Amino acid sequence: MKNDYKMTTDLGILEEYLGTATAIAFDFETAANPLWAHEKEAALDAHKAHIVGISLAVAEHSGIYVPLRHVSGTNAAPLEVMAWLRQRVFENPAVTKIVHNLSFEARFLLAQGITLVPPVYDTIAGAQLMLKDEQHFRGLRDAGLKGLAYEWCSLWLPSYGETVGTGSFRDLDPADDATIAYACGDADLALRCYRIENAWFAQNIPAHEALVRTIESPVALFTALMEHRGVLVDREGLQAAADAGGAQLQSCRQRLENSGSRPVRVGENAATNDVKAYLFNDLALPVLKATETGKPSVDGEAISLLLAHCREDHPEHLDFLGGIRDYRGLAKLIKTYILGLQQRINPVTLAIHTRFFPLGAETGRFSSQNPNCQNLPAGASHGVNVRDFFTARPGCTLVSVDYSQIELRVGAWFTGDPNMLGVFVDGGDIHALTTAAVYGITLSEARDKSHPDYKERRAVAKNINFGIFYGLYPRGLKRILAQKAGIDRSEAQCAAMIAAIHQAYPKLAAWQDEVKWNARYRETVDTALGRRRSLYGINGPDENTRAHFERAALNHPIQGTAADILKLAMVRLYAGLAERPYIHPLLTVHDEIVFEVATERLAEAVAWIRGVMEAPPFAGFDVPLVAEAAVGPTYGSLQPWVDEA
DNA sequence: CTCTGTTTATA
DNA sequence: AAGGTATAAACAGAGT
Repeated sequence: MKNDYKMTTDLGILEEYLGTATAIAFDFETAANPLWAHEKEAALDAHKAHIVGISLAVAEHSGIYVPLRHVSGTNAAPLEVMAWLRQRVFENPAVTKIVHNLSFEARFLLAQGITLVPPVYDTIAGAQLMLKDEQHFRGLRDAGLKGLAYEWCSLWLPSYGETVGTGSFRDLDPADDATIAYACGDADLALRCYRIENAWFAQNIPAHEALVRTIESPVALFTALMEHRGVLVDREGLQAAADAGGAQLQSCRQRLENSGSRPVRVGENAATNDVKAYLFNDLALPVLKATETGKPSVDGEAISLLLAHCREDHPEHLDFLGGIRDYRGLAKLIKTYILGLQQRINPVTLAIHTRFFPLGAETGRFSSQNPNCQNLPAGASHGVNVRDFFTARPGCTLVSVDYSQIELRVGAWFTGDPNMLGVFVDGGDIHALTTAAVYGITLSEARDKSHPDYKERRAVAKNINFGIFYGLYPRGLKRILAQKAGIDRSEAQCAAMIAAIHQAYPKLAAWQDEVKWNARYRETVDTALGRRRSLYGINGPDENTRAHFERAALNHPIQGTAADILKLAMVRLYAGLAERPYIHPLLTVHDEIVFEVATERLAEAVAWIRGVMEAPPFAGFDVPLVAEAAVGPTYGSLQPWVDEA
C-alpha cells in the first residue's frame, strides 16, 4: 500500500489534514543547538537541542510534516505553529495524543513552556507490556519503533543514520521525499503501533490496555517533569568533597597495601586476585563464604566472618581485614557518589537530570540511571552525606513525601488478615504487633521504649516484617539479623519466630500457599490491577530456579501493587500540577516522591500532595494509606513535617 | 573493546 | 533443604 505522506508550512492545510480526528500521533525531529553540536547525544537533551520539525498522523499510511527550523528550504513559522498546535493538539483534552516514547516529546514541549494534557498514549510503554514470545515481555531494547515496524508491519524504516548521515536533521532539505518519508514514517508508525497494541491487548491481556492508557502513559508525562527540571547540585560542596576525598582515598589505599605481612596489590576496590591470594594462600585463612559461582568470597559478610575468626587466634590480621572494609566504603563513596555525580551535572542547568524508566523493573517499579538516584547513601559516611549535595533552588524547599509501610499495607490487603488489617485501620504500629507475637509479650510491653530490649526486639520484628511476605526461611532470617542488626540467633530460634508470625497473622500462610499454587499453574502472576509478570521457569527442572520464581511470585503482587499505587498517585498529581506551578516533582524512589516547592507556599503544597497521595488508589482497596512529608533545604537535611495544630 | 562476575548502595 | 524481592554503578579479569 502506498503511503500518503506530505509536507506543509501552511496551517490551513494542516487543519484540513487533522480534520475531525480524535486520535493524533505526532513525532519531533530534533537537533543539537550549535553550542553542543559536537556532543554526541545532545540532540536528545531538550536543554541542549531544539525541535527541527513536527510530523503528525491521523490515519494509517498517511502523515504530514511541518518543518520549523531546517537550515535550508522553506520552514513554517515556528512560534506560530507551536502556539496553534498547543491549542489544537497538545493541550486539547478532546484529542488522544499518541507518541512513541512520550516522555521525550513531553520534555521538548516543556522546554517551550507547553505541558501536555491527557489523554495520551505512549506506544513504547504499550510495547513493553506485550509479550514478545510465549514467555517474555518486551524489554525497552526490543521496543524501538524501527524494530517494531519490521516485526509487526514487515517494514524497513530508514534508520536515523541512513537518513541524516553524520550531520543533523536540520541540514536536510524539508522538501526532499526522503526527509518527508522519514519524518512522517515515525508518526504513522506510532499510530499503527497504537492500533496493533490495542488489538493485541484485547485478545491477550485486557488489563494491560487499561494499564497503558490510564497509568503508564500519563506517568510518562510525570517522568518528563522530573527529568526536565532536575535537581540543583551544590557544585562547590561536591568539589570540596572530591578534593578531600582524593587524598583520603590515596592514603587509605597505601595504608591497606602495606598493612599485611607483605605488600598486597589492592586495586581500586580491594577485590583483586592478589587480595584473595594473600588471604587464602599467604595467610591460609579458611573460606567461610562462597560466591554465587562457588569461588571464595571476599565481600563484606565474608570479611566479617574472617574478622570474627581471627579475633582470638590471629589478631595480627585484623588491621588488613578491617582496612579492606574502610577502603571499600571510602572508594564507593568517592568514585560512585562524588566523582560519579560530578560527571552528571548538566552544564546548561547546573542540575542533575536523572533518567527514569517507569518500566525499569519487572514488577512495575521505576529504575533510575545516569546517575541512579534511587540508591544514594541514606546517611553520612566518612563525614559526608551525599544527599546534602542535592539542593533546593533559591526560594524553594525540598519536600519528600513517602508512603509509610506501603508494602505491608498492600500485604495486609491481599491476605485479608484481620490482625494486620486491624493495625492499619486503627492507625497502630505493625512492628509492635510483630514484636509482641515473636517474643510472646503484650502489645504495651512491645511498645515500651524504656524497656532494655526495646531496640533489639524492634529490629528483629522489622526484619521479619520486611522478609516474611517473600518466603523468608529460618536460615535467611538468621543471616539477615546477623548482617543488618548484628543480632545472633540460632536457626531454631528463627524458625520459632517465623512460626509465631504465622500464629499472629493466621491468613498469611494460606495466601502464600494460594499464590504459589496459582503461580505454578499459570506460570504468571498479577498485581491487583492486572500487571502481569512471567514466571517462565517455575516448573522447570532446577530446584533453585523453581524456588526463586516462587519467591518472585510472592513478591510481585506486593511490590508491584505498591508500584501501581505510587504511579496512580503520580497520575492524580499530574492533573493538579498545571494549576499549581509552585510545585515541581524532582525524583521518585519506590515509595517516595521528592518535590521542589516555592517556600512561601510550602504548607498548602504539602497538604495538597499528602491528600492526593493518601486518596484511595483504586476501587476495593480499603486499607488506609499514610503519606509522611519531610522538608528541608537539601535532600540530606529533611525534617519531618508537622501540621500546625 | 565486550562480556561475565563480584561487590555495594537503595527501597 | 531452604539464597527475601527489585534495581544501577564501578571494578576485575578473561576473552575477542
